[in-house]
Amino acid sequence: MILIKIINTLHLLKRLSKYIKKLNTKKKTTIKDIANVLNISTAAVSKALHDDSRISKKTKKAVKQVAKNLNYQPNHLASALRKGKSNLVGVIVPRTNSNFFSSVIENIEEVLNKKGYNIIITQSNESYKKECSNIDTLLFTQVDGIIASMANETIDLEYYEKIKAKGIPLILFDRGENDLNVDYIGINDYESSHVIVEHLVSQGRKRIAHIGGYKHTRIFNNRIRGYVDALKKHGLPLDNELLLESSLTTADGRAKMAELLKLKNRPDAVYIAGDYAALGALQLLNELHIKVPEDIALVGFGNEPFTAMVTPTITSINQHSAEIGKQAALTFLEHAKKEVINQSLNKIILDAELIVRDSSNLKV
Amino acid sequence: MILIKIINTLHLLKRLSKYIKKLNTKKKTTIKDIANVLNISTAAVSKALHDDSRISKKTKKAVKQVAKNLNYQPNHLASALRKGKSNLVGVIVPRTNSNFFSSVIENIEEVLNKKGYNIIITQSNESYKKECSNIDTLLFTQVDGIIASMANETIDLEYYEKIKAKGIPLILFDRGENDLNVDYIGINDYESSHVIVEHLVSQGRKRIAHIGGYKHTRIFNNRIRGYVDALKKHGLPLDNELLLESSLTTADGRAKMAELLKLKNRPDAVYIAGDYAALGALQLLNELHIKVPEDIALVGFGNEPFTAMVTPTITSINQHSAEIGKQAALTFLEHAKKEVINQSLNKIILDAELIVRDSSNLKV
DNA sequence: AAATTTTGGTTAATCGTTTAACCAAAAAAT
DNA sequence: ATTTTTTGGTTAAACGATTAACCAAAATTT
Repeated sequence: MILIKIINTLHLLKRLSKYIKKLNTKKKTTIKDIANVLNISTAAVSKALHDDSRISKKTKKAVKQVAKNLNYQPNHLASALRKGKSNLVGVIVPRTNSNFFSSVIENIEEVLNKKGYNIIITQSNESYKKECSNIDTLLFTQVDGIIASMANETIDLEYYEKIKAKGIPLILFDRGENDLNVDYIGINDYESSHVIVEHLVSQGRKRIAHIGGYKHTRIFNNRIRGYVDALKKHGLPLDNELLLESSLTTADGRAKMAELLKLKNRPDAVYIAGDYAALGALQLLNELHIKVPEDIALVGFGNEPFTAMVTPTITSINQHSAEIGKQAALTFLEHAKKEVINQSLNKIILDAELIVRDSSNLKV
Repeated sequence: MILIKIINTLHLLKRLSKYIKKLNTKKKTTIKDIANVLNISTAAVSKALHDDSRISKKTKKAVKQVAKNLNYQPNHLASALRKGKSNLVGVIVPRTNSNFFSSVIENIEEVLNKKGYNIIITQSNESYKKECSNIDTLLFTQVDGIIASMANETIDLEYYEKIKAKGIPLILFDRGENDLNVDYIGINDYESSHVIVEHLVSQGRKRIAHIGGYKHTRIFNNRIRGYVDALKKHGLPLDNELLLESSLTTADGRAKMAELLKLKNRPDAVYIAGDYAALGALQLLNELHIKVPEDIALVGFGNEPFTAMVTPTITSINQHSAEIGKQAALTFLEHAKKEVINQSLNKIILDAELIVRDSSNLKV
């Protein structure tokens, strides 16, 4: 009995060594190699590796042992081709070097990796053209789903419709579009504006300006609407001079602030729909020795880390990037579970949080 | 003649419409569908789509037309499986939300996309464990190559050897290891320290401290060596109290600066091997109303955008992220061209550039 | 002891593309 | 008019894993 075991082991060793030699020639190990070593079919190997009930424990153990020895790594392409899914999820963001997006991505990855998915990250750099090419790339790579935040430039939705037409789950976050009728995760922009205006009013401000994003982008439109309605609510008049549309870059924030300073009747507070633009505005104010918040109070949006680094620190809105990432990933997983993909407008709206800092806080 | 053409066209239309119906049922078009419509073999279709010389112009045109009408998109998995390459390149970075890494990535992507490659970005979050799992993931996804910058924690190189063993090109940038014997792209860290020390000496500083990164990481080790040698060169004594090792996070930068301030004989300049740590140090100095640069001059490393945003702005080293990304991508392409992968230590070292800002510049 | 069920596999087709090897018909060369 | 070359394809076998359908032997039931 023991002798047989030893002989068997020796036999196995011999076969193994032959294959290990092959390994060194750099050809990757396949289930066929494992099958050959053990003199069983590739089907048995495949089943053993997936713990199929129709394979004996002994065989499973042997298969796994040999797989380890031969340093076997499953060929993802082959199984993906056969199963019709790639276990890859595409992510499109305007850019990765903003803290908001990189945090969203990190959390998407964390949730999806646990479920065996990998993500492919692409950047649109706020360009519609680049975004289209990203979509093509992702579809070409046979991703199982796409999680995206739209570029500033994007107005035409044709390319996104293409994703839907392919029957691939599409989930939008932050920068979305109602018209696409797909899942969306974001914060309550309309409400955020209210919170900001309320805060400024409580600080005694009477002439509150708003440097907003492009009106055609929903989130920025909501922030503008919120601003307008909040003014009304607090009995403040709406002055069109005080409502500007911007690309929200640092440079444009500076430029739009300069415009506001040219007015005969300057604002005493400025709410800017993006932190980078708020930074530009602050830099100009600092250079001109206009006191913040005493002369003009400043509020940004996004809670980028630098808002806590500059002087004075900038009041901003925390967008709950981690939660947005998680929810986006979970929403995708919901779709992935279902056989039929039934896309519909299903919004998850998170409450935003105002982080009050020096740029708007008069320490009385 | 014309009649025949019309009849042919009608015939084609009929076949097409049948397939367009099939399209709506969401099954993806394959070359088989195109072959059926035109009554030719799939091989001919494949060749036509790749502009093979053995296919007539007429057929090529027809194939391309039908492909367009059926909204054909090649199945990347199938071709990758057959050709034994995925046209995917894996990128591993400590994190994406630093401007340096996101810029490197952007440039890698730009170069590789043009050559038909896509990239998969993964983050290690400075953790060795996460880095290993990232490598597994990428190998599993059958990437054609890996471009990586190592996590702070990484000392053991076993996992990277695994990549080499697989015969997949590995290119390191910024954070590399000589022992791995693979291509490396980075800046001249040793020389950068010299430039910094020289600058501080020219500003009249006599006691220059250095908050460095972990000594086991090559780049940080080089910066330390450069610092030590540059002091010697300028006839300044090396005081061990002034040389600290740090994780270079914002919090640790602050902590290490606090240590330096406790010294009986304080430094009059501090060179910090990372911008985030320099920021932490600056925040502490500002809070304690220690004047920068009058009392203590500060120099960071990396030229992160916020160095130009804070007060005072921080002098730093520009690492040429764009160029590093491009060179890394080009190096990969070199390997991809060759049949046999012959990895060897092949360094591309770029000259770094000192950006002088307020934190070290006494305007006399 | 014969019939049935369970165990532990095997066989062969399949996913969509590529490609080596082959071939018939047309064109060119001798 | 025959041979050679070129043109424009076709056939069939991969790539590696999965899975539906099948089956022999062993175990269990009747």
